[in-house]
Amino acid sequence: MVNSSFKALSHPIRRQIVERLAAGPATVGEVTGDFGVSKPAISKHLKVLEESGVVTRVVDGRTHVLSLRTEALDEATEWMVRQREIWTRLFDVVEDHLKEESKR
Amino acid sequence: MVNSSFKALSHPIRRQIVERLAAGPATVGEVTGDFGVSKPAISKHLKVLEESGVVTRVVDGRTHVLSLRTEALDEATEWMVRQREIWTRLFDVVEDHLKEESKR
DNA sequence: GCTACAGTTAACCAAGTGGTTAACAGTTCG
DNA sequence: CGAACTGTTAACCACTTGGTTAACTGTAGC
Repeated sequence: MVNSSFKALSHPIRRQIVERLAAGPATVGEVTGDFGVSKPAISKHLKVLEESGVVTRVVDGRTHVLSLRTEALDEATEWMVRQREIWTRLFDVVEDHLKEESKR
Repeated sequence: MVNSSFKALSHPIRRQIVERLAAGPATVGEVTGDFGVSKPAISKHLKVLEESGVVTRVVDGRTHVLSLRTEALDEATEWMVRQREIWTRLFDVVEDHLKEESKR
């Protein structure tokens, strides 16, 4: 959903996790990195990312391997691109209108 | 900033306001519409959108005219497109690798 | 079997968010 | 001037968020 993806991406740590995963799948320990934050905190962030569909998880033995689900990012991107298009179209129309106006 | 734009867009009412503004500038009363929410609530949402740079405001007499600042949306869009590109590039590499593997 | 390791769950807390109503500030207009 | 209108600010409240530490679950490996 557009709704939850934006929410998921609204926290800097979660965006950094996404950034890490954009470079390839990683375990929880690997994405934990050095945010200066405890393991349970990361665990919660991952839950948010997973529930919003931005990240998927495959349990492998005692490690969990995380991957990015680009489709979720795509939905959010599409929403923004669409808004931007509507707006710039209008902007062009207004600009044209102003040009016509100044001719007279 | 990427930071605050995502946060600003993380609330459904604020996204609907953006959607309304993508169809052209509007006064506070016009964007208030029928969200089933009070005027002060909208006022707060507008403040968030304005502070994050997504929306600008021009006071005209007793009405305030709101406009979309597409640049803010662009920044956020670019971030997501970038992550998506990194990821799909990796995905292709992995796929190629698997193909090579299966040949043998 | 026992210890170390990877990670989650539970219980708690401070701060932030999103909403309310009531009061206010400035503008328009008869 | 005074009433109506547009919008914000103030004070308050319930709920969520993001963090903590401590305890737990399950896997690996000696």
